[in-house]
Amino acid sequence: MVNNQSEQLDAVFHALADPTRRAMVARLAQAPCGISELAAPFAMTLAAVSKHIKVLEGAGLVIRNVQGRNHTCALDTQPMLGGIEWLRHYEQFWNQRLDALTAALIADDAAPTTTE
Amino acid sequence: MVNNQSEQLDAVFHALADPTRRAMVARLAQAPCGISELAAPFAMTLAAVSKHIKVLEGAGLVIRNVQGRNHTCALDTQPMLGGIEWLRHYEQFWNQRLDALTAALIADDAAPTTTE
DNA sequence: ATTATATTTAACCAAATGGTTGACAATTAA
DNA sequence: TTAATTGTCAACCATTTGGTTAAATATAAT
Repeated sequence: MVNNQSEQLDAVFHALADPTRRAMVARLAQAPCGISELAAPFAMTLAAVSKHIKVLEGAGLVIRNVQGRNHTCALDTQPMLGGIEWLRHYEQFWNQRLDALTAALIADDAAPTTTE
Repeated sequence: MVNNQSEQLDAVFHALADPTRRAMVARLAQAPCGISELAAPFAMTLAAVSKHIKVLEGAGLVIRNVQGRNHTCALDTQPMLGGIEWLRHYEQFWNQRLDALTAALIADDAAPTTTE
């Protein structure tokens, strides 16, 4: 499991940086389900799926409930809060600072240089 | 550069899954700055910093303006929008579905099993 | 012209990632 | 008990990652 705040962000962002895992999260957002069901849409072995699930679990995004030989996975979105919060901090940014301080830079980059 | 929507998410989430790069983004949110200045806080070589910046650039989060031998980096938060949007989709989730469908599962996991 | 500054590139390295196969473990069904 | 089902684990493999050092590039200063 993850220790501090930063590692939590590392883990969550890393977990979500993979399309397979994002698809799994999307699937689990509809309803909890078993491993095989979760694996079904993907053209990879169960072993590979198993690893993906463990990455999600490691980030705290998936909670597993073992009952007999069936593992049920459920989404826990709480760890995403940190990610949202981090990102949201910059959401206001592009309404303010970017335009003010950076627009010139970006334009500069595209425009022909005057002093060449 | 990144092609489709999914790869864009891959790139942004991956870029932000590293504490050094997040710190760089935070630094650039205050004001654009040069490579050396951006590198200063980190105990790593300029070459390593250069790679980090390229990852950020690849995700579209940093725009570089080369002027002579000085490279100025500026933050572009726009690519984060996709990430925010994706995450936000699940923000409403934990107010609804999680509690309803999953709470039992999670509790189940923590509680002692009755049929053992 | 020479030297100093700013930055990238190439080559390398160890560790992590994302996948495979094959064997194992645990549970359920015949 | 034997066989099928569900899923993990270990070993392996190629690629990527995050770092290094050393060399190269480009510009600016002397």
